Amino acid sequence: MPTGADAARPTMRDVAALAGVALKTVSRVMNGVPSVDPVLAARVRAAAAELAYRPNLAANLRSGRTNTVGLLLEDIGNPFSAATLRAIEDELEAAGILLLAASLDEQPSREEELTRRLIDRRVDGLIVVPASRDQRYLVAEQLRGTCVVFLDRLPQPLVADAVVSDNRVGARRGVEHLVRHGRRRIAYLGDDPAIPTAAERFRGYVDALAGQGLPVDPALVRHGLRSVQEAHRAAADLLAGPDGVGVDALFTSQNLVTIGAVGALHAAGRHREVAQVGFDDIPFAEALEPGVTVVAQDTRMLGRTAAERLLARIHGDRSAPQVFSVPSRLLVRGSGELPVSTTP
Amino acid sequence: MPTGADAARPTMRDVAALAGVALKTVSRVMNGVPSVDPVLAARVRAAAAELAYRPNLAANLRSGRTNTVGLLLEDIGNPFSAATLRAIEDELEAAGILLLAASLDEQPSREEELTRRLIDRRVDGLIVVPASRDQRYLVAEQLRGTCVVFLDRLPQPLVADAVVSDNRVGARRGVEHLVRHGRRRIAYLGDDPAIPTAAERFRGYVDALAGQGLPVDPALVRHGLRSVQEAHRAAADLLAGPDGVGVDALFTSQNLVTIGAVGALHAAGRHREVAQVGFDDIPFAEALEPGVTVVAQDTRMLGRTAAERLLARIHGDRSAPQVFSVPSRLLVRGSGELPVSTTP
DNA sequence: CTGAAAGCGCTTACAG
DNA sequence: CTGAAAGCGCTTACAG
Repeated sequence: MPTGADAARPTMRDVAALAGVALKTVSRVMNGVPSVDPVLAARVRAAAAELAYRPNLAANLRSGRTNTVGLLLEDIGNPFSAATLRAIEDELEAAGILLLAASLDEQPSREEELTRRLIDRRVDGLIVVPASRDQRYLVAEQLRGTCVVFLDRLPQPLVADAVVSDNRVGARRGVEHLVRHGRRRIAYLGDDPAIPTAAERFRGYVDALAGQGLPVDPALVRHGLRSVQEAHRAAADLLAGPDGVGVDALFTSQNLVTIGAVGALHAAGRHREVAQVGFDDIPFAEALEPGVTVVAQDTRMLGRTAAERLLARIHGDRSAPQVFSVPSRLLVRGSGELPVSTTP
Repeated sequence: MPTGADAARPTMRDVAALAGVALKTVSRVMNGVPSVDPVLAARVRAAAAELAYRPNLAANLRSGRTNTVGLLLEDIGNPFSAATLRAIEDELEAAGILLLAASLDEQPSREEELTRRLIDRRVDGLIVVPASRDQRYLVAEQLRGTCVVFLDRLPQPLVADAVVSDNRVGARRGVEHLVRHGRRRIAYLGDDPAIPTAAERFRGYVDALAGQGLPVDPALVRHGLRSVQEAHRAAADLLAGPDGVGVDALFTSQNLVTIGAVGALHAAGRHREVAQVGFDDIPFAEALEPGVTVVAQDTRMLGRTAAERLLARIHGDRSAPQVFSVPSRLLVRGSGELPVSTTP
């Protein structure tokens, strides 16, 4: 006799036997095929209820579809990733698709590894925020019909759909906003420029300064900030710099960097004097004093667009791949519009 | 000729044919069975490489396992859910398990619906932050061996493993902290008390006041706050109350409520006068002025414990279900320790 | 309208 | 060490 508490899970075959019909009839009833004799259908339903039968969705090897989409994000625990995940979830919900999600933590090897694992599970498609700079490993899979949409960053030599924010234009707008409010010594604090979005935002910073006839002072540029702590230290360092450096504003090009810099400004007591505009919205930006002005990415739109695109591909759209640019928005909250002090 | 770009996905059968061996031999090689003749194994590997063969992990109907765990959270976009998801992901990573995650948005019907969908996909187990107050629909599934661990809230009439924070004790500690710093008119702002964790935290608030011989004034209690906006309004309302009410501190029992109340305190300019302690940590709590003192849930530990428990169950642990209480921690940052003004 | 057969891509169980 | 058979739980394709 069985030792476990496991009652066997009934199959269609068991339901068929109990109802006294063929397995195929059970299949028809479960799938709502209308042409089944109502009497038989009722018997099948009764039998299914009695056995508490549940179909095994994983057993449908022939359809080729799993109603699952794989989602590879930077870090599910980070607010930007979480918001994006949520937007994608909502969009795929209606299609009855569930999300298999994982974090890459900016590790290129994890990207390929997890992509393979997801494909081996035969997800219907993938949405990937790439961590590596080369997605060629996907070419063969694309030819086999695996649908992939890239999010937040462009795939590198690969041709595929991608949904990205207008990083360069948005960054430019943020920096121009600072200039318009009288700032001239605007520092740039950002992530590793090897990350394409970081590079684009830096270009936007340079564009803005160039457009206003302002020099790009290397002493005011800090790349490679990978955490709140590093950003805090870099900002503190800039603020403590020799008088000649005279930073009067910070442009922080990513959410963690913005958070670190806000902390440094407050710690130094200069948050009402040195202006700041960040790229990426941050939680709580409005509750701070001053509120943190940011160029916000439209995470809902990014997620929705990527999900829509992927669904279209899954449903057979074979049109040429496109890049979709989602506009960012400047959210004015105070830190970018501080009055310029007129001390000698 | 085929119209699509879809190159057929090769199967073990194709590899076997190309290598001139039986399908079973390919299976052995792919699974690393050591007893295969090295010459044959090499031939199989060459054939697999030539065809770019990838095993179909979804095809293993006989194992009964899918190496997938279902995760039902309140809202994946909310920082608490996201942090928990991340902790669970990290813990299951090593076991080669991927997460199928979805948000319930506190809708009881979604809980049962999504639970069924996940079970129909034969996930190896489920981690659920329940939205409903009755999990009896799971009894039959438990008997069939579906492993379920509840997180953050206890399952209701059901007996199952659960991992929860020490809500009542933690809330009590937070309120006692306010009393110890001279506060006497401490308001409670919280979520719907129908949510068990909210109810527990309210009990902790009552415990603390009772333990200090302080009355619970209904005029200072606001239940049912479901968003940042509602919390902001409720806090603003309390702060604007008649002088007799004289709130001197806020205990906010959930992250969104804390965020809303912080906003209201700042908006009213009373953030240096009215003390606050929140339950749940919030992003950026340290960057605010004053820093927000909170009773923080240990999301990493909550997630890890739930994942460990589930893995043990999946691996056959049949011991009696337990409730695991994860200690919360008081993080002192300023808002709870404001000096009491000595104005007449 | 109903059902027996073959098949999805693998594995388990069993011969050679 | 290797392989032909049967099976996992369903569906597709085809007869009746």
